[in-house]
Amino acid sequence: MDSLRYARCEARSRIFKALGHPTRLFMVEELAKGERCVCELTALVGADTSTVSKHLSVLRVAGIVQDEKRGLQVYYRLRIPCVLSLFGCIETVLETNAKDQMALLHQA
Amino acid sequence: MDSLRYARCEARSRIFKALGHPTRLFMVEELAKGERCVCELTALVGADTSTVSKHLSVLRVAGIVQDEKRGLQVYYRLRIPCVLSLFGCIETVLETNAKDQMALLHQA
DNA sequence: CAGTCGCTTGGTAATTTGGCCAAATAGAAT
DNA sequence: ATTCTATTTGGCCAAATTACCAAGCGACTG
Repeated sequence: MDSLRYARCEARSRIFKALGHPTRLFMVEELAKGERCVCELTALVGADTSTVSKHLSVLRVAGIVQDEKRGLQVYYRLRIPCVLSLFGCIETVLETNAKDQMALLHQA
Repeated sequence: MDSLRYARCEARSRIFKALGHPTRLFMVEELAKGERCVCELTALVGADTSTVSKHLSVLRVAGIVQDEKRGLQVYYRLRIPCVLSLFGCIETVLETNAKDQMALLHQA
């Protein structure tokens, strides 16, 4: 793998990596419904504010969300709506996995 | 976040996590062209065989690829072709990131 | 049936991640 | 100005990830 190709893969994989945590994926789903401030997300997630803030930072650095400070709150929203379209395929993978599990059971 | 919701997010995030490594993403791209044995992928990646084998194992456990032993070789292939469709959105994110970078530069 | 080949697994060390607490910051309100 | 309030950052520690080497395993080959 030459270095250009590697760089490309690394850039892409960073996006996937950012989505590769349950809490972050949850927040992306919530943000799909509309913008939320950190305190709202903190309440929804049920973790320390600092933890939520760091997860949001990961999503922001990846370019998945953007933030805007208004008054005391910082509001986050999806920067690229198409992120949601990713979930369709993911669901297909999960369904196929489940079917295979079923098949294995019936086979036994 | 209730435990059912969390379980769902965790299941989905595992798929993203599996794609969240440059080498694994590279292999998925290669497998999109057709099945490859571990030795071919090892040559393409340019890492230790054991390293490549472990990455493939991560993809297999996630349900992204499947393997088939034929003779001495083990051939891997994509299990769900739609995985490729994920890349479209990822590219959009990267392009938007790049544009923003440009905008920042011009602004200064 | 001994040797080889392709791959996987176990061991280990270096690095990264994820969580909470505590401290710092920025802005609003009194 | 001082005091809140919402969020971010730094420190710390446990757990997970990644890479290589070495050893193991299963299936052809001579």
